[in-house]
Amino acid sequence: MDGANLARASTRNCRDGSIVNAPAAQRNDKVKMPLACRERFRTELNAVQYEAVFHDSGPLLVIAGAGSGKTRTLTYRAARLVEEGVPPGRILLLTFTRKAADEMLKRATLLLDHRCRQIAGGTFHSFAYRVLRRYAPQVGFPHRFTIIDRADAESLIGMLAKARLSGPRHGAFPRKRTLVDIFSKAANKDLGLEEIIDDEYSHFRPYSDEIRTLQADYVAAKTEQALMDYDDLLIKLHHLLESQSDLQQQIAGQFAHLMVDEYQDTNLIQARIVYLLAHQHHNIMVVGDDSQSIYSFRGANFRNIMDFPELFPQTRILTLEENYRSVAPILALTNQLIEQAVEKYPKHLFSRKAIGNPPALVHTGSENSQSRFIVDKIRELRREEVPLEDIAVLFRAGFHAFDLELELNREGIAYVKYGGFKFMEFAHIKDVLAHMRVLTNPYDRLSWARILLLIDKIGPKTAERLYDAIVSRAEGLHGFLAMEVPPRLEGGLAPLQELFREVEDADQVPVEIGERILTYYHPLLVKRYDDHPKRLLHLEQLLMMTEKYDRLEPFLSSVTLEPPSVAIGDTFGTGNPRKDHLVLSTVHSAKGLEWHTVFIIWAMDGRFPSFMSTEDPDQLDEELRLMYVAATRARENLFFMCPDQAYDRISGMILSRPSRFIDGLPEDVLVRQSADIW
DNA sequence: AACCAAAAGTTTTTT
DNA sequence: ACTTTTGGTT
Repeated sequence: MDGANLARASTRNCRDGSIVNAPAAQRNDKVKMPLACRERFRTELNAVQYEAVFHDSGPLLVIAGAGSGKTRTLTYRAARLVEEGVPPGRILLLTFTRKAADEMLKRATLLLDHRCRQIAGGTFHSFAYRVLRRYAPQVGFPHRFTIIDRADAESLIGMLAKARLSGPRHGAFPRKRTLVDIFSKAANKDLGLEEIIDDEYSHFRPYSDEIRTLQADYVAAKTEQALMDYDDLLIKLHHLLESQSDLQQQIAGQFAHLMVDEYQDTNLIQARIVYLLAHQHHNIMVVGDDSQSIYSFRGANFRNIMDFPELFPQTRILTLEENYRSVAPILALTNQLIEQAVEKYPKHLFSRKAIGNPPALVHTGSENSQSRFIVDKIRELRREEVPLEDIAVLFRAGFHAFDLELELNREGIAYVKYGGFKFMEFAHIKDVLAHMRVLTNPYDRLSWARILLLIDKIGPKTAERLYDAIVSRAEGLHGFLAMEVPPRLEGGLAPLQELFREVEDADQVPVEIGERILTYYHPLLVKRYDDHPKRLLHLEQLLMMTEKYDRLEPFLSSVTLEPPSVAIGDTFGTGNPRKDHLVLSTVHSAKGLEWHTVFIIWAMDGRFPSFMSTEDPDQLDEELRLMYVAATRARENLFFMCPDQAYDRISGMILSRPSRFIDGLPEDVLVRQSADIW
């Protein structure tokens, strides 16, 4: 019986018990969990999981190997705390993705009852947003600030760079994309620009003055326009907690228990936030696996998990080593895989599922024969009644799957792709969102620029003048509506003024506003993009997403904080996903999930590990952990796919060796196959 | 100053 | 292959 079934079975058990039927109000005083339910938990958890779930108070660190029931442990513990009388609203569960939080609360609810829905859960970023929306003025922001995503940050920096660095640019100045990377790293690691540039971008050292100026411009622009990027959410929250001890007491005091999932992927700021929230009561449980730390490019530091006991003295450490997911032959491989890591906590996972197929390394001819092999194998698995959604193809980078996607389309095999391009990054989506944004935050120059540049005869200069006119009146949207329009621009601007006049009334729901914006925007869409019918479908999808909201602002922030991932076909992450589909995913997006059969494509040296990382031992270690995460997703079958050769345009190199991480593994752990269909 | 066409440079991973 | 930058024309 797998984890999900166990959870379901125990739900029934607990529901039938008398505990659950007692009204919640009677149990506000702290009582010990009734023996019967406690015994039931004991049969459903292994010894170490049980220890963690019934750990009373004080700091707890759970090192949870892949597939060892990490989610289960957190879920049971949350349910147990609620059962023993901790008000659910006083439990804070921080996770890495919204999906993970929802899943855990759902499972806890099944395990116990609806009270678990009240547990405060979400990502660090969404938690920060919730706090800051209330206390933004304390950090110099208005209540209604706008959250910007990476693409927004890039265009803002692009605009600033253009204004600041006029004249011919001497070729090697960093692109805005790189500038965002640099600023973000500095923020997440709390280091100065110089250190980041010296460490990772030493070739830009001659420009460090200009870069620093731009960073200051960027910070100033965000403040002026009431914009916060992802990093700001964390930094401002941290600042708030650190500088105002009364607020810290108030916010931290709301939560009696703090639980953090995926602790290995937190960065320095997040670790400090955790400390500030928990250092008074020390009721802090963090769960993670140093071997699965795969976000250092984003400033995550897996040493956080190792330093945790120093931060919280008298931390109890528990290690989960029994793997419930994979058959023993797969575990034999993954154990040997992670053995190659230079730096790690020693642990050895074991499985009781002794019988199973050994993993295979499949050599194929061309890239297309790699795709064909997968299609054939999927047909075979379907004949064995393996559901399509229990099969996944994983890859290092989104574009690695292009050929496979073509082949799947040809063969009529339904699939969903996670990772890679994001719905929210489409230009037409951003266009429509910009119109919504200025309604909640009229100082958002970035969005104004986007809106105005869509209009005929308005270029960068005119847009800037118009924006200055709007802001200088300090009347927000009314400034724009009351503005006198030069005759030359009247044709273009009048319809926009008309639009905003109609939608500024407060009592319209987002979907009505959206429909009105779309009516205005559609002609511009048609003029701009020759594939407008497809894009219009996306926009209608966006309108459907607004239906759940009765105010614009929560819609805008949630769509930025939890962007839906693109699914092929007619479903985007938020809708109800079709059941019968193959899963294609980047390894990063596959974290925490599992499948009956897993294919890892392009397990080729230079692609995986990507050879941008082969120089630096730390980065190489991270690639190895990434391969480890990919391989540990499989329950029954694991295939590494390696085409004969591929040329890499950037380096001009011809790649032909299998990934260095698996090439040296002995035959009894990794079976070599050749699958040239031709 | 806006718009368009040709040329050049770039590529992970995500809240 | 795809965006971003450039140069020239209206």
